[in-house]
Amino acid sequence: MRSRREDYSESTRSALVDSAVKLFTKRGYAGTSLDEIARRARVTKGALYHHFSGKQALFEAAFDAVESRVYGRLDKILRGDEPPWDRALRGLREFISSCLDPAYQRIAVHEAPVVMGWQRWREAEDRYSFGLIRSSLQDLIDAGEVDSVPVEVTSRLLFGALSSAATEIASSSEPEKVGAQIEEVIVHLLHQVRRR
Amino acid sequence: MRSRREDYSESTRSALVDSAVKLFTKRGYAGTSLDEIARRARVTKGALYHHFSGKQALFEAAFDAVESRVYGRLDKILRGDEPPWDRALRGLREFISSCLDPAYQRIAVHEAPVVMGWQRWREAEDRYSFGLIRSSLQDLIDAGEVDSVPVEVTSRLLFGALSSAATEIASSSEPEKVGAQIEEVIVHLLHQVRRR
DNA sequence: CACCGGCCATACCGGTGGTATGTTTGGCGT
DNA sequence: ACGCCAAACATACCACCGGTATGGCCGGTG
Repeated sequence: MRSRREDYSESTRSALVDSAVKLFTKRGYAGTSLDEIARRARVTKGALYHHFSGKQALFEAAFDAVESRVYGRLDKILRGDEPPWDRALRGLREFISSCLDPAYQRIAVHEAPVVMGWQRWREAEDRYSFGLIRSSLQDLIDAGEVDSVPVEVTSRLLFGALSSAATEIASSSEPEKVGAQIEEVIVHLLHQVRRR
Repeated sequence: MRSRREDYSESTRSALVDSAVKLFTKRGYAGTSLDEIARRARVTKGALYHHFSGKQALFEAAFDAVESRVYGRLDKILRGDEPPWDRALRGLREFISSCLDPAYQRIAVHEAPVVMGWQRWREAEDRYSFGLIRSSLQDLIDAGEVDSVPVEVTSRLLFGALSSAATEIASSSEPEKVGAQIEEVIVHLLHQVRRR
């Protein structure tokens, strides 16, 4: 049976992560102080440093939280029973849509490489969105839907393009229009490389 | 006639920018202190704050310095008298090669959007590398070399893809190989969209 | 019921960005 | 040649923040 203590501990921990996600999203990593994160979680820095080894560790926890949400949605789509090509297209739309989330955009796309260091960020992304993009591309190749291309670098190109495109959408004055344009360009490109 | 005083002032200013570029490249924005930047330029923080309004302003000066170098090389190629298609290809190679510069990569590609804010970074990039990519694409369309696509978003996709690809190259254990692969994928894609 | 250890609060330190103020120095009018 | 003024720095200091050390509280356990 789960102890009362564990409930409390877990509760304050998740409160800290929630608070961190919100503040990091609004003011960025450098712009938010640990005191304020702790204050909004109604604890003090002491509690924070009991659960996390420091500011970076707390950021990574926030990163994981944000990435997990996106991963869950993407994984559900990509594991469906539709044909690979349709799954990929739906996954593409879902990823673009996920990138519109301010938290995902600022924390996972923009600040994570700087805060965590590019190496560590890359390793983490392998387990999340990027890993899904790569395996999807691999599936398409295995299914004979697209030409055989270097999977690793092509995935990087796709990931970079989509991330920056998503930022473009989110900060546009007419997100729907720009989003549709981007989807059009990508789909157009995909059809070009699709085997006929 | 240029006064002696102006020489001194400009000299210390450029010394500060040089020092900033090197340190920001090596340890990142948050990891370098103004005292150390000033120390390496053999001045004190007083001089620094006389020439720049603060840390951000100094970073933007470093950003401009790094971007200008790349812009100069790219502009030279893209204004050549070869056919538009060849110029674009050479420009592509030069851009990838420029991205291998650690200073350009860390300062202009990775940290600038975070430090300057995405909005301001985007406006700045319009005057540098991204502006060139967009106008090159426009030229290709005007020359009838490629299909008419939404220039703005397609340029963003290209820019994002190339930037992240360049990072991939630079941190690879065999940069030449990965670089060749990326060039291959891009050129392959470009040929797909090229009008026949 | 006592006591142990995880959970958290409080107090404090070092370093950093920023500011306020003092000091030097080169140009320039007279 | 002299003196003054403003630009170009240097110095001293403050506020804030990340991190650490220490102490207290309280639920679990024997």
